[in-house]
Amino acid sequence: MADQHTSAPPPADRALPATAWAVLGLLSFPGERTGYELKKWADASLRFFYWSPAISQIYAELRRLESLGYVTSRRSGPEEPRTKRTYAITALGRGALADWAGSAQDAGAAVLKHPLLLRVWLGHLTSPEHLRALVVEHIARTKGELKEVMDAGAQAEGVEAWAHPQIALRWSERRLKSELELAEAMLADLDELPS
Amino acid sequence: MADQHTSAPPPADRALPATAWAVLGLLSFPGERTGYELKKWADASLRFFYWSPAISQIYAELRRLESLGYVTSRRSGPEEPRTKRTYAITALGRGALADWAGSAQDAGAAVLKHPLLLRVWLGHLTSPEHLRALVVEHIARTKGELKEVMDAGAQAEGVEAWAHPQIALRWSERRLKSELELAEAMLADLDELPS
DNA sequence: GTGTGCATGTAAGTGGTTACATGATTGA
DNA sequence: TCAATCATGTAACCACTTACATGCACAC
Repeated sequence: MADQHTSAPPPADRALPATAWAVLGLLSFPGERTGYELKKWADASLRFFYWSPAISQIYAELRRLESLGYVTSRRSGPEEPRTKRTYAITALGRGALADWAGSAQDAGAAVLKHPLLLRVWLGHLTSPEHLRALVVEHIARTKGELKEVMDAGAQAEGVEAWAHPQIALRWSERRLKSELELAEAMLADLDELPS
Repeated sequence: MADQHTSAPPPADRALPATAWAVLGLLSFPGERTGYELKKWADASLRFFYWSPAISQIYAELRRLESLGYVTSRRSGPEEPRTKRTYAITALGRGALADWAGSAQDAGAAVLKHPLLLRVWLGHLTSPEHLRALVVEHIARTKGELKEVMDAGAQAEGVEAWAHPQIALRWSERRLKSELELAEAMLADLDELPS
């Protein structure tokens, strides 16, 4: 436990959580942006295949990233009047992110937490009508999300820097369409259940 | 802060997390089981559409559930020699679980955390070959999971108490099949990318 | 007699959320 | 002038994981 206070922290003592890389990734596309903008971005795209951290989490992540030298920030530029802080990725950050992206030979298992399925799984405790209603509600929500994804995809159209994000969005679009089919099939299964 | 030690705690001061209901749900099917068995169960079914808590978490959840009177436990029955603790759901617990299952008119949005998609999204930072390899790896893993789901589904076959869990497994099976298609389609998209 | 599975639990720590607090800017 | 949006941040809390510790039973 000697030397508790090193002025320059060792490059990376502990591995960063995926969230940190996701936030840094958001900054790896051309342009600078504020934490607030990052949150909206995450809501509009990341969310569909990874998840959107709380805004407070994004700010915390940005501070950590800055302390590692992976991003820099500047307060309210000459033109802009507001008290806002704009972040940009550094060369070091880009390098670290590229290392992370290229390192693993296995991205890791996907985590799915589907509350609707949890209810269906416990279906013996409630009425068939209620279960049906939940599935129907889920279908409606999914249709809404599908619309959002398609809008996001349209915005990325043609911009070459967005090529990969667009593939992710296309995947999400197909995924949501399949989610609808899955829900319909489950509705049919539910109907075939003996009362 | 008067009366810190009420012998019978008020039914539920704070809402329980979904995990608690999932664990209680595991006990809502006929039979008693140990924490260890619960974990294996969760790994074999819950995991495919919700997720499997760490074993230590399951033990913690069981203690909480017991303190609420939702489950009871007994140590090593007359026959069984080992130091194990077997849990069973109580009428109170079953009631609370049924309330939870029947209460919401909306199960809540599904959360998907797909590390592979995160890498693809950041594809501009790595090589097309590496990206392809990750997708291929994911396909292999998914095939393995599909096999597991089908095995689990086969075990539930015909048992009437498992009707709903089986629907959840059937959903999972279809979902994994669609996951494979999605991955293949993404592979095709990746190939069409200009270098 | 040794490793694997069964079985339970503690301690420490991280990741993340919600609620709260603050204030400037924009447009109806 | 009032509400919504932009913008940042703190504090408290909780959910959950990892690592560790322990020990029995059984098969090879």
